Amino acid sequence: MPEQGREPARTMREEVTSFKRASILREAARQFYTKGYDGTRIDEIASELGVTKPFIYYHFRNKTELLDEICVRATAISGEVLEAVAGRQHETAVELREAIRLLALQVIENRADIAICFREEKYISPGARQHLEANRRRYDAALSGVLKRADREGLISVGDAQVATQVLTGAITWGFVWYREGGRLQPEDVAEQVLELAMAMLNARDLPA
Amino acid sequence: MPEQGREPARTMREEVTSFKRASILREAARQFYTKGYDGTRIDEIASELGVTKPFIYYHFRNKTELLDEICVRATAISGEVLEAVAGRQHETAVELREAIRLLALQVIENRADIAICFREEKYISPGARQHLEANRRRYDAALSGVLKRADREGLISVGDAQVATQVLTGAITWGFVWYREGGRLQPEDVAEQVLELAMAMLNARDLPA
DNA sequence: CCTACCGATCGGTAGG
DNA sequence: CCTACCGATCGGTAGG
Repeated sequence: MPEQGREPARTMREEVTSFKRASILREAARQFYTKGYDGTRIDEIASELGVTKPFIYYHFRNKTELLDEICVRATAISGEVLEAVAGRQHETAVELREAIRLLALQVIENRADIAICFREEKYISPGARQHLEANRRRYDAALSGVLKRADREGLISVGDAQVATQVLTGAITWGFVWYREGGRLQPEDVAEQVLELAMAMLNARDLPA
Repeated sequence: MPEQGREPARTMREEVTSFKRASILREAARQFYTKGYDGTRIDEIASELGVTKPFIYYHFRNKTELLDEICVRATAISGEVLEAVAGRQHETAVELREAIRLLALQVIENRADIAICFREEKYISPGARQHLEANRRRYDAALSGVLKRADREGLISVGDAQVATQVLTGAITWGFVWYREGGRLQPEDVAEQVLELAMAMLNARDLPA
C-alpha cells in the first residue's frame, strides 16, 4: 500500500481537513453498510458526527462522491496486495502462498467496504467506475499472472487459467459475505484455512509452508 | 423444483392474472439488475410493458413486493437443487458431484436474480427477509450435510466443515459475478470446470465421473 | 460552517 | 354492480 504518510510537510489546516474527510467517509461507510446507499440520508451521517448536512457538502460535492471514494479505495487494495507481494521477489511457491493468505485476510478486514462496493456499484459516478474497473483488471491480471507462472514451474496444475482465477477469487472473496465478527474464528484463522483449501484446489504439490 | 404445473384446473382469468404478475416480475428483475432497485422507477417498468403504473399497483401492493418475490424465489433455488439431488438416493460420491455441478449451473442461469438479491437485500420487507434467511439456512445445512457425510465415508477430506462449506459456496456462487454471456464458455462448461476445481479443493479421491 | 429553504422527483392512490 | 384499467394529482422526502 504506497502513497501513505510520505506527503511533504502538511499544514495543520490540511491535516484537520483530511481528518474531517476521513471521519465523514468512515461514518458514511458504516451507514451504507448497514442501511444501504439509498437508505442512508446525508442528514443522518451528519447528526451521527454531531454536525449538520452543509458540513458534509462543504467537504464533498454530493452523495455520490462519498460512495465513489469508498468503492475506488476498496477495489484498489487487492491489486496493491498482489503487487506488494510480487515486489518482494520471493520464489514463486512462496509468493503464491503469501498472495492468497494476504488476499484472504484483506477480504475479511475490509469486508464492509467490499460489500458496499458490490451492492452499490450501479450508483457510482462514471469517472469512479473507470477507476474501479481498472482496479479490477489490475487485480485479475496480477492473480492470473502468478497462477500461470506457478503452473509453468510445475508447482500447481490448473486447467483453464481464466476460470481458475475467477473461481479462486470467489473462494477467497466470499469471506466478505459469510465472515461474522466475534465468532469462533479470527481473521488470521480464516485466512489460513482459505489458503489450504485454495492450494488443494490448485493441486499444489506440497509447497513450503 | 416442486410445486409446478400440478395446480387444480385454473380458470382462464386466473391464468391471465398469473401471467401478468410473472411478466411484471420479469421486467422488474431486468431493470433492477441493470439499474439497481432505487434506480428503477415503477413508471419505467410499466412503460416497458406497454401499461401504466396503476396496472402494476393492481397486481402488487408496492415496489418492495416486487423485490421481495424476486429475492425469496432466488434464494430458494439452491436449497431446492440440493434437496432434489438428495431425493434421488444416489450413493454419496454421485450425489456430491451432481450437487456441485447443478449448483454451479443454476448460479450461472439465475445470475441476474442472485445479483439483485445480494445487492438489494437491505430493501426487502421484514417478512421476506425471514423467508430469505430460512432459505439460506436450508441451503447451508443441506450442503454441509453432504460434505460431512462424504467426509465420514472417506470420499473427501475437509478440515473445518463450516469453513469448507462457505469457501466452496464462494467458489460456486462467484459465477454470478464473473460469468458473461456470449463469451468463450457455455454455462455447462463452467459448471464442469467449477466441479473439477471443487473436487480438488475437497481432496476428493478419484470419484466416479 | 449553520439556518432556512427551494426545485425536482417519485412512490403510491383517488375518482371515474 | 364488478373487473380491469387510465389520466391526473398529491403527500412526502431527498439532494443540494
